[in-house]
Amino acid sequence: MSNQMTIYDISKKAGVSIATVSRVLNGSSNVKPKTRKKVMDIIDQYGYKPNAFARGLGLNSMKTIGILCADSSDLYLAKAVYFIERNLRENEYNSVLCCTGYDVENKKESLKLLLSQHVDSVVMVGSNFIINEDGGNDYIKEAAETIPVMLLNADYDAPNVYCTLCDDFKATQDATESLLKSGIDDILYLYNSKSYSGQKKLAGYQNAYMTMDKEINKDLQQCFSGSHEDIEGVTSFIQKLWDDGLRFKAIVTSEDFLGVGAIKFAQNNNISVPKDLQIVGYNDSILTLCCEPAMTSVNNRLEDMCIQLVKTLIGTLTGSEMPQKIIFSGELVKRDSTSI
Amino acid sequence: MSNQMTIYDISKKAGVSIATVSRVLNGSSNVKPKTRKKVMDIIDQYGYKPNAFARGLGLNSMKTIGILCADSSDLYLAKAVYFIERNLRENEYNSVLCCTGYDVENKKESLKLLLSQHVDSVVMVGSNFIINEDGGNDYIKEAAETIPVMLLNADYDAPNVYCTLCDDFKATQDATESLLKSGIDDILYLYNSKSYSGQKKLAGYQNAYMTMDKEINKDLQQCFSGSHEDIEGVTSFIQKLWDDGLRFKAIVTSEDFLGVGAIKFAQNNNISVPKDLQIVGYNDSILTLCCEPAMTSVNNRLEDMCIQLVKTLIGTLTGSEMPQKIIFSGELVKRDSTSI
DNA sequence: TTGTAAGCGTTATCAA
DNA sequence: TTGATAACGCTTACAA
Repeated sequence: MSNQMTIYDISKKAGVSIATVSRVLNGSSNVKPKTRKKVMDIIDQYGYKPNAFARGLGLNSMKTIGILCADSSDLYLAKAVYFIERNLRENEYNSVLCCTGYDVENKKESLKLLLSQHVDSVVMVGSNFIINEDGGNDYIKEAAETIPVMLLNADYDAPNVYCTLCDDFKATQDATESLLKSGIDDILYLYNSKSYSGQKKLAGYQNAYMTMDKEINKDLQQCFSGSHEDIEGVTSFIQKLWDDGLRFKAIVTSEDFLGVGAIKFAQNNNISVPKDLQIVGYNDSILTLCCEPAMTSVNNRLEDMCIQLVKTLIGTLTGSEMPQKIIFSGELVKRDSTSI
Repeated sequence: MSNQMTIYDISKKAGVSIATVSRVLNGSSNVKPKTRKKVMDIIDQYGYKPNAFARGLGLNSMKTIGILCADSSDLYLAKAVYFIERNLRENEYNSVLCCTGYDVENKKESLKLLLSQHVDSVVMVGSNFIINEDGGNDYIKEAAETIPVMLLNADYDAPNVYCTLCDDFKATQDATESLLKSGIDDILYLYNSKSYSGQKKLAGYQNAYMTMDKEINKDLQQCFSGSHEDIEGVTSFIQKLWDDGLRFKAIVTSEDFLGVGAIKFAQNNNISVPKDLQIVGYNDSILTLCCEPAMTSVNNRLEDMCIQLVKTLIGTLTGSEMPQKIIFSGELVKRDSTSI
């Protein structure tokens, strides 16, 4: 029966008005302790829960956050969604998940959908929500006129938009530089995304060469455009480069699965890792532990980022002034695929 | 401005009553085409969207499904959540994600929470929501008195509870039997969960021995209780068994990460896979492609299950009579960690 | 400190 | 085919 109870029923049983019940429910201070107890007792006794829709209508909020994510089956994005949901839940917010795929129109459509649901905020997981076109990100700016927009791993400067990210530029630069310093000049950079974060990583790779004053070979920057599950595709992609005569002593990648593909390539060609080929992944996912040898990878502090993102979000929602951009540093986790 | 528009505004501009606008909005047939057009034009012109909360209050539904999942950062569960969300979205349902962790009380609490939000249905992802105790599943039965409850990969018989699952028993039995038939008698069975599906797999392993009329060695059934990310833990777990004198010619596992740990174990001990040790994983995840050699694994048709689950759910919600249990068959995907 | 009553923006039931 | 109007169950001025 508890489900069907309304605030009227409770008020009647407690012998008070619905306003008083509402005050008790919302922790208003203007209630006599005695009255509060009386009402609470009835509420507990009947297990009464206020109707969420009615409350939503009154408050214009159901304490719900929209989580936009291109593909939550992706190892990395799935973890992000998980951490964000957990932290939101701890703060008594619900999460509406919305997987958009990588199509731009779909992303915009999905954001609109969430807005029409009156979510309290939207968090966009992954830098692929940033569009590299003139006005391409207006859809974000517009959304931010209504509710705070949180970006994970993306950088976009607009009012009411908050960014939490990892310094992918520096992390990639550092990894590349370490290799260069160890005397390896021909490093293949393998990436699969031209998103904001993807560009930063690439720039980090390039900048390492600049900093070390070494010449860069454009052919050593290669983009794999297959799926994030297609490790075999990665392997044959590299094989093709190799067969075409491209040579390299190390491979730095933008994602772990690319690194795994690289390791497989080495095995197929009896190239010894790390002796003759060093390989660096990115994300420090479980994949680094599956391959042989275990793979060096960049930990970009996903959990820390997610915790911080939710902190910032809750702060914003409760009216505190929050920093618009928070940047974490990545960390190279050294395993057996490198000797740096 | 479109956000602030109400049905009253539209009705005024269109020169009709709100009832008519509502009818147009809900596709009622009793509207003169001319009137409908007039109203639609205004709606389009102002980009009016009815307020979701008010609608929820009126209809007692916001077209939202609760997705319960112990840990959506788990490779397998993440995929399930992804597929389910996509299919629900295609049917114009929203998904509220709720990661409960593995604590039973928490699960019950989370379910209650979703019920109090008046979700239209709840889908429980993974068989760990089934409690092996007397009355342990009453919380599910109770929920099902209010809304349909969908179970993925679990079997529980109660009114308004719908199960979609894979025949894990048979899949494990088949894999084990293949090995037995090839002349291997000592097969280590490595598992990490005593959930419903976990038990089925174990029973399948045992049944293979029965069927083949071979004696079973209890020591060859081992439960690893670490995290699903702790591949190194798995490796040392097996190492310990080995050091204690346990011997086996094959390892059948209940999850891919266990299989990967097994492969690592073999490498560490210079045991040749599959020649001297055959290894079978479960779930056919990306992990099977990361290890060396690539791992044979059971594909339990997760995507098909999810598609079917949502179909059943939508059917139920629209008043069709739906089957309470749908069972898919797993399929052994042979790779290089076995020679069967 | 408490109660009355007016919203909130829909849907749905009646009449007309 | 339409229009009034009463729910829906809450929050929140405003009064008392």
